[in-house]
Amino acid sequence: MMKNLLSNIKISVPEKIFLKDPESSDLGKRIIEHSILLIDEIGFDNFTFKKLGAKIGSNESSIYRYFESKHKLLLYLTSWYWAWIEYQLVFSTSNIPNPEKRLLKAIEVVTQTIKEDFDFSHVNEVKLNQIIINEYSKSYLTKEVDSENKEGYFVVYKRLIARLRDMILNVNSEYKYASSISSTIVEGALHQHFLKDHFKSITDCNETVTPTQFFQELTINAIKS
Amino acid sequence: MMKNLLSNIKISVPEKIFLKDPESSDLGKRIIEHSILLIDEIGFDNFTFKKLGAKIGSNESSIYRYFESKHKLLLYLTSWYWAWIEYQLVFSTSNIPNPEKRLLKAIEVVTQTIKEDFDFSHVNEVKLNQIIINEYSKSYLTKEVDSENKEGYFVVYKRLIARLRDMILNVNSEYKYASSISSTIVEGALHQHFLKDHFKSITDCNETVTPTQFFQELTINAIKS
DNA sequence: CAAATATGATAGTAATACTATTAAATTAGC
DNA sequence: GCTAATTTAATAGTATTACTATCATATTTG
Repeated sequence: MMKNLLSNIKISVPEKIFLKDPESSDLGKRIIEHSILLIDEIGFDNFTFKKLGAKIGSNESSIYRYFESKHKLLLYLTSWYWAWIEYQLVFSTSNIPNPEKRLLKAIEVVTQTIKEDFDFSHVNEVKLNQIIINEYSKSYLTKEVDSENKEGYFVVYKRLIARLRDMILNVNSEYKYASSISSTIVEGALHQHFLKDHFKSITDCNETVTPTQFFQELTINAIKS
Repeated sequence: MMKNLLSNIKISVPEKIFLKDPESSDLGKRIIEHSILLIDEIGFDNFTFKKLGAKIGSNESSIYRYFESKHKLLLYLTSWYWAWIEYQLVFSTSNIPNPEKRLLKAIEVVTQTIKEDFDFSHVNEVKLNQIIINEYSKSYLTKEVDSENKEGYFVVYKRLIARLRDMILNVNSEYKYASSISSTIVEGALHQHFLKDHFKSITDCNETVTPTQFFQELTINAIKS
């Protein structure tokens, strides 16, 4: 099943994001593992390498050998997450020949909450998903977006949106807003998840109604009209 | 016209956000005016009260008498912005009897870029709109959201979303996701504006295609199916 | 004109986000 | 198994941030 299969592939993150590949050492893996736990616990704004060092019984300066800043670490975690989602997207849609069913499956993959810890080595996917919901915007809402974008720090995310767009165009190649609806689905789903946890009055999503249902219906109605 | 009319009303912001009403003094107005210019220029992350003090020839400690933190100042600016948009929403839709036309107008108001400086006293609306696009998420993506929400710091935004939702229900009272689509339109429009400026490849919006068109079509198709 | 209030100037604090240096531990090649 | 290379740890230091506190000086108000 998925769980075992995923344990054997390596998620790849743009190399420029890190100084030294955290997958290449024990300390690196502990940095990833515990940064996810700590950011989820105290939030990215309150997160520091010093606190992380204390948690893993290591030194602040050692962490700086892997990532030049906490911002770069966030870029690493988010790239990892989107690459993981991309893998699931490709894998779970590859055997669906019907374009519309494939698209619905794709929307499900990009909009669902992660409830099960896939136990993908040292990464807690449930908590990483929470981090994406709460912190992802902060990775690109900076004055440095354009230069970082040129460096390729957002390729994984953009590639995921492009894959979803292509599946939309496969259902209706005439639809004029395939890119916009694709980016709206991915970003919008994160937002709806946030709203159901903090601003319940402005969302219809709750324990029974999911962002997946909302975006599936929305997309089908949009592209089939 | 709008420009003159707006100059005579006062936009009201939840009182708990500030320590002292910036509208009540000359220094207060200069804080608002120049914080907008400075945040737009260097970004919220690099913005400090010390830098603002230097810009307005005033003292850091004086600014702290108005806002207890730069986060509170951001909450003030965003609440002001949404209250201003809400005013425009109510005003520009009040004389449209047809529910669908009214909704389309409403979507236009909440999704358009502000191109003209309305010269609303000391507030530069064009730059404030850019700040909302680039920084709004940071105002609620914090560990303190729930307590700040209880304090009423986000009422204006939620009220705006609720107004839009009601206009949607007025077109089709059976539509199941009125709140979710309403919040998706407002948040999604900001996101599309951001994408067209920084990640062009994952949006269809550009100089000729607007987020307004995209969301108008999307909404009509969603609720009329 | 006195009292109240607002603003300015200065100083200080704990924390942040790093950099630099040196020492100790670990690993790799032979 | 030893040496060299690499990795990690420890310590110190810097500039900046996000404030608080105090006191002096303007400015406004009754």
